[in-house]
Parts: sequence; C-alpha cells; structure tokens
Amino acid sequence: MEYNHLTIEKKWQKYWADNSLFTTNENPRKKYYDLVMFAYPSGDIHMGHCKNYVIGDVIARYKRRNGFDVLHPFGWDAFGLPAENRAIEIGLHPRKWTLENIRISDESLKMLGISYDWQREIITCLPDYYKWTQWMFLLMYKRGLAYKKEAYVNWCPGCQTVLANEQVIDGHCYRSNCKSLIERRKLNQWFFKITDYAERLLNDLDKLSGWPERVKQMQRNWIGRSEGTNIIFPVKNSNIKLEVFTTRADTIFGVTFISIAPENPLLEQLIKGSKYENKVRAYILEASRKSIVEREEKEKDGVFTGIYALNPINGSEVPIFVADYVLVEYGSGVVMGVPAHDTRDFQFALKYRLPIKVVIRPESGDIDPENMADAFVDYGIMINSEQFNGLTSAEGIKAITEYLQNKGLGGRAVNYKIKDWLISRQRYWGAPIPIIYCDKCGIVPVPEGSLPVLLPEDIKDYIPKGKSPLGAVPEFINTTCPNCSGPAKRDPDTMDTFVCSSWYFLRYLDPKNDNEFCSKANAQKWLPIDQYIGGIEHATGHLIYFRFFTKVLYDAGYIPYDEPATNLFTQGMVLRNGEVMSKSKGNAVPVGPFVEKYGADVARLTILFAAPPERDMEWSDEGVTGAQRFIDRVYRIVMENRERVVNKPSVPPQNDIQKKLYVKINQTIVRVTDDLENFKFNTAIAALWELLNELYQYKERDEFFGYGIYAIVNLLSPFAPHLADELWTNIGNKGSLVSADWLSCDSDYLTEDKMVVVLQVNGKVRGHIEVAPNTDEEKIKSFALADERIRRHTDNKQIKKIIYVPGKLINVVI
RNA sequence: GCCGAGAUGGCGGAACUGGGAGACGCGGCGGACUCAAAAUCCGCAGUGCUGAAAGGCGCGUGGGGGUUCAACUCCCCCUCUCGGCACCA
Repeated sequence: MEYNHLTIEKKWQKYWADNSLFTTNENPRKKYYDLVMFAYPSGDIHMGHCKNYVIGDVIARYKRRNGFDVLHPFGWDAFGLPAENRAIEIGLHPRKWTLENIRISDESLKMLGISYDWQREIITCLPDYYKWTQWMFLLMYKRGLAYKKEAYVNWCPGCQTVLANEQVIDGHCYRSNCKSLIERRKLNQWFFKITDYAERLLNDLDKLSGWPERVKQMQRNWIGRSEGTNIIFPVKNSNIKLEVFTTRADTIFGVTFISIAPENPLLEQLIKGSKYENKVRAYILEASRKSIVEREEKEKDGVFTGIYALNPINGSEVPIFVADYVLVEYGSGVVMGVPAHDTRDFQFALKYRLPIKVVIRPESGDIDPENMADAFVDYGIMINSEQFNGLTSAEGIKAITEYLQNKGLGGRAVNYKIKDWLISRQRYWGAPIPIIYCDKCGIVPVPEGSLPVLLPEDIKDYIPKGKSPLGAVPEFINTTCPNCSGPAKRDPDTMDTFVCSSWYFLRYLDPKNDNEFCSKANAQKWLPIDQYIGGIEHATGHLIYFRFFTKVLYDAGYIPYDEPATNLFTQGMVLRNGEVMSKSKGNAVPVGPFVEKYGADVARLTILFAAPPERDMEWSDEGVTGAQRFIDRVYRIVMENRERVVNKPSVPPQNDIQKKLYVKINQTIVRVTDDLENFKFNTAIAALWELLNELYQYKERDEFFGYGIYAIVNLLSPFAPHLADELWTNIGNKGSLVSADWLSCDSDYLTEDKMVVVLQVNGKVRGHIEVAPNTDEEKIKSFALADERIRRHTDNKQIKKIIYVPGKLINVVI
C-alpha cells in the first residue's frame, strides 16, 4: 500500500482552504497569538527558511487542538536593499521582482501545509501598509522621538547608503553579500531617539521570563549601561569647561593628561589661535579619513593641543591631547588619562612620555611605579590621594563623586552604549520619510490626512549613487508646504526597513483597517504575542526595535501592553555540508521540487526530528530517508488495520500483554504532549516512533492495538498534518483533525504493575529484580541480599549500609 | 579582554530533581522473503579482555581533581568549539 503524497497532500490543503480552517476567529475567547518572524522575499524559498515556519505551524496546530483561538499570520518584509540590489542586477523594477517572488514563495508555503490565515497576509511595500509606517514616523516626530541632526554616521560604500549602528558588524556592512568596510561621514540625517528608552528597555528585560536568557544578555550588552561619575576639568586661561565621564573616580589623583575625540565640537573654540592649531587640524583631518576599523587597529596616538586643563580635585595642570581612540559618541567625548590604571592610557603615556602616577595599590602588596609593565586596572586601595588615602576603590568612587558634587564639579552619571537609531536611507526601495522642507516654515511634517506619501513607481534611475534617487524625481521632490502653501521639497530619503518590521505584528491584528494602523479593540483582543519565533540574529536589532516601538505606542495610549511578546523562541539554522543553507552557496534545497518528490510531511519531519529546534541542524539525505520510512510505516500499519481501530478501549486491559501496550500508549500521549509544550519536537517524534515499533511487535489484533493506531494518527497531526488527516478519515472519522480535541491519556494506566529495582554494589550495577509496586523496603532489601549476583560481591565483606531509592534501586555499600 | 552557550558511539541525537549512559533515527552487520536486486519484515551492535556459549570482569559522556553510597548531571582547575560585546573611558 503506497502513500501517494502528491494527491493526498493537495487534497488536504484544498480541504483546509475550502473549509477556512485556519481563518482567525474575530472574537476569540481563548486567544493565542503565534507569530513567526516574517520574511524577506529573496527568491525561491528553501528548506533553510522553512524551519521557522514549520516550528510555528506545529505550535499553531497543537494550540488549535487545545481549544485556543489561534492567530497565525504571515507576511513579507518587502522593502529594502537586497530586493533592490537583485532587481538592479537583473534589470527588473524592484516592485515587480518583489511581488513576483512573494507570489512564488506563498505557493511554496502553501505546499508545505503551513496553517496561516492568508487573508491577513501583509506586504510592507504596498501603500496600504507603508502609509502606517509613515504614520509611525509622524508619531515619533510628534513625541519628540524623531529628530534630524548632523552627525558622524556609518556609510556603506557598497550599498551607497548610511546604516544604523545595529547594521555594522565588526566595522563592516551587515548584509552578507556586501560586507563592505564602513566609512564615517558627517551627514544630516533622521534619528529615532531610542536612547530615551534605554533604561526601560534594559529594566523590562527582567519582566520577560519567557525569553531566552541568551537574548536578554545580548540586549543588556548592547544597551551597555555603565554607572560612573561626570567630572568637570576647567581649561587653563579659558572659561571652557571639559566634562569627562569615568567609572573610576577613585583614580582621579592619577590623571596626567586629558584626551578629546577629534570630532568633538568643543575642539574648534579650544584650539582656535593656539600654538599647535595647524598640527591639530591636520590630525583631525587625517582621523576623519580613517575607517572605524583602521582607527581601532592602529597604535593609539594623538597630538598635543598646547592647552592645559586643571584637575578639579587638586588643581594640578594636565596637558590636553586630541586622540582618535576617544569616541565622540560615548560619554562626553572627552576622557581623563590615568596611565597607571588604564591599559590604553598606559600605552599612550609611554608613547608621549607622560608621567605615570600610581594612586591605587593592590589589597595586598605594592606597585613599583618605576617598573610597571602594564597598568594596574583592578580595584584596590587608594594611595597618593590626600585625604582619600586608604579607601577601597568602591568607597573612593563614592567619596570622590560626593566631594565633587558638593563643589559643583561633577556628579553621578549613567552612560549607555546604545545609540540613537539612524533611519534615513539614501535608497529608492523604501517608505519615503513623510517630511517636507519649506524655506519659510522649515521642517514640516506631512499631515496625517495626506498619507501615504507614495513612492513614485515610474522612476528612470533608481540605481544608488550615494544620493537618494528620489531627489532626482521632480514630480516627487517638488511639493507645496502644508503650512504656507509655498513651494517646498520633500525629504528624498526612505526609511530603514527595520522601521517597517518594528510594528508589523500589530498590522496583522487589523490588516484591512484604513483609519488606524490597528483598532484599539483588536489590539486589546490579541496582544501580546504569546509565542514569537525567529532567528537569533535579530537579538540586538529587530528584537530591540520592536520592543522600543511597542513602548512608544503604549506611552501614546494606542496599545495596552509595553512589551510585545511574552515568549520568544530562537530556532537554530539549517546547515548543509557544514554551511548555512543559501542559494548563493549552492547548497540550498528548494521547497518546490523537494515537496513534489518526497512530500511536505517528509520535509516537516526531517526538519523536526533531526535536532532540537533551538540548535543548528545539518540537513542530510539520510534524515530524509528516515522521515520517509516513518511515514510509510505509519501509513501501512494504519491502512492494513483500519477496520480494527477504536477511539477508546471498551474494557480495561485483561492481561499483562494488553496492559503493557495500553500503558505504552498512555505514556506516549503524555510524552508527546509534554514535549510539545516544551519545544522538544525531536523527542516527541521519537516517542511516536517507539509506539509505532511496539505496535509492529504486537501480535494480537485486539482493541488495544486498535487504540494504539488511533493514538498515533491523532498525535501525529501537528507534525505531519496531511498524513494524519488522510488516515483520520480512513479510520472512520469525518473531516479533519485540525480542530479536533487533543488526545488525553488514561491516567490510571501510566505505569505497569511491577517495578524493576536496580541492584548495585558500591554504585555498580550488578543486576535487577522485579517486584510488586508496593513491596516494602525490608522485603526488597532481603531479596537483594539474597540475590546471587549481589552475594558474589558481598560474601566475606562487611556491609556498611544499604541505600534504597524507592521504586528505583538498591545500593549495597561494602 | 568581558559575557554567554556547548563538547555523549561511525553519524544526528536521548537521559526526570544526582539513581540502569547511549532512547529514537541514520549508517553498518546478520537473517527471512526473492531466480536476483530493491523495498519490506525480523534480529545484532559503545569498547577492551575472557568464555564454545550463556555469561563474567574492566573501561567509558573533552582533560585533570573533588563532593557523594552513587556524577553526563553538583563544585574547582584546564583544553577546545560556537555566539555576543569590545578603544565604552
């Protein structure tokens, strides 16, 4: 009896669609929002993409069967560089290319039998979606969270656009087929003020008990909160004051120089007319030409400004340097140099022969200032620090900070590594920034009623040249001021696609709403996301951004929760031949041909069984063989015995053989259920496989056998839904398992009547005995001591004690 | 440098809260069916020694120490792999 996946899978996909089984209940009683990260339409989808969707689908199908009203939507993150670059390569409009890919990919997902509510599909590059992306921008603007500033930004020469900090990895472009060395450019760009939310984004991580610790830790690192002290160093013979941030106020007596970032705006007035003005300007220019990576890799250097600052604690004069290892965007862009207690300052001091003054000694021992090989950076005891001598570092930090604060020369400060989110992109394929520049009125937001600002489709040249292509489209760029009706120009940039993806989960709740991004009623109904599933690579990008958006929308009163997702699951990647599956590497297994050859259920089982879902998995042909064999075996045994299936045994087991099978069935129900609750799909399938093997061994064709068949079919539906439904009707049921109640176990039969007790001597297994479940301890001990296998090791030895673990084992210690 | 995760047969992986290591699968070997092969079904299998066999004894979860009657699991040290952060003052 052959399982014909082609006709059977198509048949059930049609049945599910015709009967709207995945259509979301508009008025959920017991809601469950199951969300997989939406996708980039990057060409034909392959098995590497599918793991995410298969995991999400298992959950959706399992939850439906447990009485939940499941919202399980899908959509496309359709704007952005990859689509645009591909389109340029093959000379097709990005819109055409994108929509065509979406069409093909939708087909692939449908072939896999993923149970999406397709009526809620969203596509971010369509005006009815990006209208609301633009609305989000305006909301940020209204709330003072979108601002434009001239700043040093990351410029990707490959993509010919600026990038957000989150999109720079080790100084290179984050896009895997770009990876260009990032340059620094000073440009006037739009930012979202995510730093205003740094504290909440950090603190609220503690609320997210359903998120992996790893992701939370990565976000903590990324936000990078650092507590310390701000200290004001007045400049000698000037009224300029330099503020520095330090976490080591206890080392203030060891300051022997000050360094300023070359980009620091204070420099201009500081050096004007100074002795070394020209040298300093040359250094600044040189620094500006270097990439971030170059600046990091070279030896630390700088140039003396000829100016001195005064240490506020003791008035000592210290030289001011310009040095490009100081980051303008962190702290105040000025640091105090303490060579004795900071590795970088130490190197710098050696190079420029600056004094090294030891002010902290180890708790035990001393430091010889003459023979220091490197800085002493640990906490210790303050020395050479006047009235503060003898304090520990921790005490000293507190004392110095208080001292400075009382004198108005500084105070406590907190700094974050996270930077404001640069969202302008000099590219065509994105949502236009809804801002108008008027000579008279300045920056004017597009009125909400005029949204969307349509992205012109008819554009001759969208190839990036470092300037926004939209700037060269007169019909787009020229407009009138909404305020004064005078001539004005639109912002030529588009938004980072991560803006589009920061709020998409809300649009699914109300995808056709023309008046709001989502009605308050629907937000109330469905939020928060009960289970979010996606790749770990989004830990410090999307997963921070969408939390940020959620908080802003919450603050503005649009949604009732300030965290978007209760539970997060990060799935591992699919590898093939040791490398991430991808079309460009040539190791991709495309969905369409695979499903035609083997079937969707084989694909699903292969993915689910190979490894725990959170771990990377190697796609192997052997895994496919196993999945295929499993399906054939199930199909065969069910079809051959379909007349004998019962949905419940009519009598209790009559003998040990029946009881053994019945217990196994009940145990399997429990195991599969527990495993589904805990994302352990590989062991859930293993449990089903064990039961299947047991049924193959079972010789009688009684009710218990029939019930075993029933159980396998029933429990299989989240994993292999087509096969399960096909067999479900073949064993005499109507319709589909999609919304049938999940199978529950008979808890009276979860264990057998006898228990096996392991016999150990000194912790080594020497045998087992079978006893009745309620045998008391003394009896078991006497059985054990009488056992030949034990006696062999205990004869002529002294027994020290006997340990009995109830129902488990007995250990004789000699 | 800091933070995090991990290392188990030939391979993917299992093992509750410290209690029989290696479930389940793949591959392998043997058998049945077949003229034969494939498919299927049944069986074997961590490894060394020993035994005709049943079995017995030892060794075994990256390495070394420790706690314990008992350690893949807990503690200390080390090696390696992967991931994140990193000139952050």
